[in-house]
Amino acid sequence: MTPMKEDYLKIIFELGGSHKKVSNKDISLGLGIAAGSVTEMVSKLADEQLVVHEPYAGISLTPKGEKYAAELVRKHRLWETFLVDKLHYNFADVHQEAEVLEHQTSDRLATALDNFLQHPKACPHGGVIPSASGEFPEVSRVLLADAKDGEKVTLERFLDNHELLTYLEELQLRPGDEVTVVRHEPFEGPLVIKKAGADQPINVSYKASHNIFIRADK
Amino acid sequence: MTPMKEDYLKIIFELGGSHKKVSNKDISLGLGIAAGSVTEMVSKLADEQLVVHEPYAGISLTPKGEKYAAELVRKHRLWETFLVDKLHYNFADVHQEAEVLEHQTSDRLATALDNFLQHPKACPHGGVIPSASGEFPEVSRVLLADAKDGEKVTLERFLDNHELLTYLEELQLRPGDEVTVVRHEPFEGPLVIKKAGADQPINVSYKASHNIFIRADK
DNA sequence: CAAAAAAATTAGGTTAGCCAAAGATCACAT
DNA sequence: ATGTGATCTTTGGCTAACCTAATTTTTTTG
Ligand SMILES: [Mn+2]
Ligand SMILES: [Mn+2]
Ligand SMILES: [Mn+2]
Ligand SMILES: [Mn+2]
Repeated sequence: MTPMKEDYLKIIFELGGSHKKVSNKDISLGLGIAAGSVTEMVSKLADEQLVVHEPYAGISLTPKGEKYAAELVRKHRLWETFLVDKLHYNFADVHQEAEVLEHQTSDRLATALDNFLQHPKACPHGGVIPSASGEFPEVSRVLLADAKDGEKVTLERFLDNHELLTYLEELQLRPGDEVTVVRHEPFEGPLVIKKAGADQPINVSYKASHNIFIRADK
Repeated sequence: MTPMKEDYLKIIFELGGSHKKVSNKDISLGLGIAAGSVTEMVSKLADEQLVVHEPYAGISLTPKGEKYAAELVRKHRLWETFLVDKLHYNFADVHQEAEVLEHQTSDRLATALDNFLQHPKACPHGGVIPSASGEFPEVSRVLLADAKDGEKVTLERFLDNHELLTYLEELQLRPGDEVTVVRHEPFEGPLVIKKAGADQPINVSYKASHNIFIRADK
């Protein structure tokens, strides 16, 4: 298994390949690789029983491919956690480093890292860390953008994009923060929220509010 | 710069390419790559001004190549130190992991690791860790095998070979240990030494004694 | 010093991935 | 139901590394 094949599996996983068909185009866009190259690689992954490919219909992970992808996500997120917790990286900068380290991480190393970090549940952006055996719980797919005015919610996960994370770091927002939605300004204006305990409201851009997943507080 | 090119530079460095010419054969043996392939890669490295190659005469590093190689050795040894000190690997097992991690280590990551480890001077096998700018001090080239009977010496560095290191771990020998040479048994028999403070002598195989470098105690 | 052995280089061929462009298929709006 | 644009696959070609085998150069040895 090569690093590139691993990245294909991982993006298929991230695009929902465990429960639905993923398009060639989305993979092509996600990896920045020409569509023709994607078709070629996908057919190799299909030969290895890691994905199922119905030409012109879409691509999904086999159980084997899903397990492999989840283990990669685990390694990726363990590294991100290490970099933030131990090496004091800021959380916008860890993705790039983890993106390459993940491919050079033996199962033994992953286990040792997990112990060292005391079994973290989630990465710095709130992404759940799959178990060593490749299991992962369901995650929220509710967007902050879709919360109602007045609702009190917990920020669960930020999409792993450098610009977004830099922006959120400036706004001093973190996964786990409890916030109250004040109002949605019209015409794709910002979402105004208030952090629990704070007096100043925070403007979250329309676009950012569509890249943050939340959990409704009980 | 690809991982393979990096490994070429590193082995040339380790074979003495900073101060002498290295043979095609030694590189071929060291990397387990066919001699013809070595010639081909060396000529690419020469194009990039990283090595000087005189056909049929040998290969040596340019200042630029030496700096690059030293930075790789630094990254390699920082990882080895991390694995032993923080993740509790035994010192025979770290080389393999470091061999791949070294190629995915940004300068920023190396600096962060170095801080986290509190600026270690040497790796777990006693190899000096070059500075961030690629400087490295002279190292001992005196073999334990060449110490005189009765001499008191410090074990400085073990060659990084899994079998050797496993063997030395069993003998409970570590870089930094002070030992007295008792006698050289004839016909390639073991070297008998005694650790400072211990009563039992230790037999070190003839072969092992040729893979350990020492510093004479003052 | 010449023949044999060893080492290095050159030549020809393979594989993994990538791309651009051409051709096939699909989806949807008239 | 058909035409058009979007998407997907196929084709042909490229580069980086690797290999084996043949050839050339250097070194060693009788
Ligand atoms: Mn990430
Ligand atoms: Mn990756
Ligand atoms: Mn090593
Ligand atoms: Mn390496």
